[in-house]
Amino acid sequence: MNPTIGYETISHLLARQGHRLTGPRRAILQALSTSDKPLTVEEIHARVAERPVNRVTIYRTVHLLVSAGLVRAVDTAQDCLRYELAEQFTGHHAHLVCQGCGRVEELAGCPVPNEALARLSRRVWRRRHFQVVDHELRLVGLCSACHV
Amino acid sequence: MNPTIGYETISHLLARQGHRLTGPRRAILQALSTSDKPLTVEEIHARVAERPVNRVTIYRTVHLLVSAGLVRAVDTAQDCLRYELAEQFTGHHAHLVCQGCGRVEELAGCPVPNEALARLSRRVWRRRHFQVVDHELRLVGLCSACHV
DNA sequence: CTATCTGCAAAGCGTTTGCAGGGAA
DNA sequence: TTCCCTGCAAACGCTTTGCAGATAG
Repeated sequence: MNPTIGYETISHLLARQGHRLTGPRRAILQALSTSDKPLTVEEIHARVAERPVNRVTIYRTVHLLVSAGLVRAVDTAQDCLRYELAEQFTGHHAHLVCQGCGRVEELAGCPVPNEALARLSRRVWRRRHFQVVDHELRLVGLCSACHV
Repeated sequence: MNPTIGYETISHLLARQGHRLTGPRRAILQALSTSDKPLTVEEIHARVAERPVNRVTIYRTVHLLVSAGLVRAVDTAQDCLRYELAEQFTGHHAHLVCQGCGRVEELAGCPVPNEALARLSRRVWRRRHFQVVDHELRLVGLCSACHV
């Protein structure tokens, strides 16, 4: 969490794909990199309020970053999607999702053993020709505020 | 998958909460219970086409069933939610989500060891006062159709 | 008979698109 | 100087809500 991002690296990653590192994009990446939880477009908008960025630009930017592999979309059965830096920057982690308020937090560590996952992936490939490339674990429950 | 649902049981479960088992609700439950994957509202609508049910009624019904604990919402970073019978009817399972077409399939079996999960849950409770009540595992990848 | 449920129409809201001006390389 | 990017306005599509008639228990 809270990884220090090298803008140079990201700039190169974007440039390599024919994209530019602009002010709004820098600000959006900054917002995502300093958050300890996935953010909605609305939350990103609030965090770049100092130099406002149009919501449309935020939508377009997160899409760009997702397809560039720098950002990942996290869906949480809420009304809107959330975005976080790709695991290459944050490391592999699970999510805590509160049933009460919808709050989403990161959780370092994953209880899925690599070996068991590999075995399951092989089985899925053999039986269904589905190629597993990633996995996401979500722990659903009640956060401290929503807990009785 | 494809569990045989006792409508009597479901009727009682609904009645206990002051709800009624009507034709549309029966049809929607039938659609969900005979599917081997979570369905969108649109897909449910198509599967009850014999005796059409208004989309609004489907939305209201799945909400009712979710809050009654009979159905679970599955979010897949797609444009809309999917619904499946609660695990009390289908058993615990993971999901295969195709990055290419968004297709979602059920996968019996879960590579998360109970003990590791319990340990992690205790840790999360101690450190963050987040009470874990459920977990969802998603294997993301490419289905046979989208695979190169 | 009464409270619940359904369908229709319309509104709500997150997200996407078209287009013209502005900015990075 | 050339694309690419941004903002504005409007469209889009999924979902929700208000209301009156229909129905389960």
